[in-house]
Amino acid sequence: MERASLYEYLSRISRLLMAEERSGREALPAVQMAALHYLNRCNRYSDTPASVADYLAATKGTVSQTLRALENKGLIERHADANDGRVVHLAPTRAGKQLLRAEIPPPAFRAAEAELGNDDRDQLRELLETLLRGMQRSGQISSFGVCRTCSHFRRLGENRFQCGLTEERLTPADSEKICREHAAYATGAND
Amino acid sequence: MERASLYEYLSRISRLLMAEERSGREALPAVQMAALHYLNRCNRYSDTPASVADYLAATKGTVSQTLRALENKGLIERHADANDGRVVHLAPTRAGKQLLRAEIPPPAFRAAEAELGNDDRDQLRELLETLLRGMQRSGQISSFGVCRTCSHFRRLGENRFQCGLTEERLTPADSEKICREHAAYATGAND
DNA sequence: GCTTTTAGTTTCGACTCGAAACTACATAGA
DNA sequence: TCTATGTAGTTTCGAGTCGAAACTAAAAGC
Repeated sequence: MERASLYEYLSRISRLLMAEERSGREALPAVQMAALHYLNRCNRYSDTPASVADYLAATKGTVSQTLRALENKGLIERHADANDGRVVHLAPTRAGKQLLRAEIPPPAFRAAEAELGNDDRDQLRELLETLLRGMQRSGQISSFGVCRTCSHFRRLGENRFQCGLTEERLTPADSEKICREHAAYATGAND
Repeated sequence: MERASLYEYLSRISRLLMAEERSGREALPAVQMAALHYLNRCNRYSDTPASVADYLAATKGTVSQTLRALENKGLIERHADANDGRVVHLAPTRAGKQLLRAEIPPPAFRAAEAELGNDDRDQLRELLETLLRGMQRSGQISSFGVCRTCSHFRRLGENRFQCGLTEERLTPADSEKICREHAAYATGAND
């Protein structure tokens, strides 16, 4: 009773997703969308070209070009770092954020997601997270998770958090952002 | 308790998957892999450039170039159609099939899939299929499913099948292939 | 027979991609 | 302090993706 493999479903969904992103009214190549979306979701230690490269699993050279394209379109801004003259911080402009709200996720995906019940949606999300963490572990890739799901995340009290790595205090808003230093909890499988 | 959205997990997994495909020993761009994989899985009515374009959600112009690249690498072959002088049939060469076996799915994905239990894997597959069908319905995209899951598929007896659309007899091997005329069963949602 | 449709290719310009060379700044060591 | 060595980021190159539009050739419709 073999129908199609997990791999086939995922490749197919990802192709349809990419095609839809490109075809939107204010269309952007899928990589540019992904970079913009990341920059809108990451914390202040993870908004650099190097982080974007890591996140997108691309080289820094490739990412440099993608970021140039986004800047030329007025969708992101660059800011020099105060302490380190080499590093650049990136942030979506107002136009960039607006584009994200309008275009992501694309309509057919939104519709298909809505047709799934709440239970199925949650379950699918959980299974995909497991799969993703597995791939990251096997491929030696940084996990890039949301701060509050990190093993360094500490709860000091009501709405008072701290990062066990940098010892820094975190606001509730901080704790919802994506961090490049994110460490997944061990799952018993490997390591 | 918002962690990451379904969309985020899927984009992220698809980026990692594409990156891994490109980085393999006999690496190929992800689109070329997808085209080659499709041509190895489709039936004799679905092995044309037009079908590949439909399947990949790309234009025929784009696909024409991708197919040229695959042919130049000796991974696919072209055959003229006997009845219609316009149509071209495509098939993976021996080298093409061998490359598929070696490179697909990529190692980190294989590992992550293996870590999932059998139950989780089946469930994930089912949820992804539902999501995919939903996207195809909303986006007016052909479903491109495996023959035996088609609403035109008829069982005549033990190992004897027939296509209700072309009236043609089907072997068990035929029934496992991907068909561009595939029609999904209605699911009660839309139409 | 003539028009329209369909299958496929070609060309264009913007973009992706990795590799490698490069600039500029930071840091460690003698 | 001077000199590696390392790190952040950019540039350039060649192969490839991508859609749009122009194009060829064969079929189908009338």
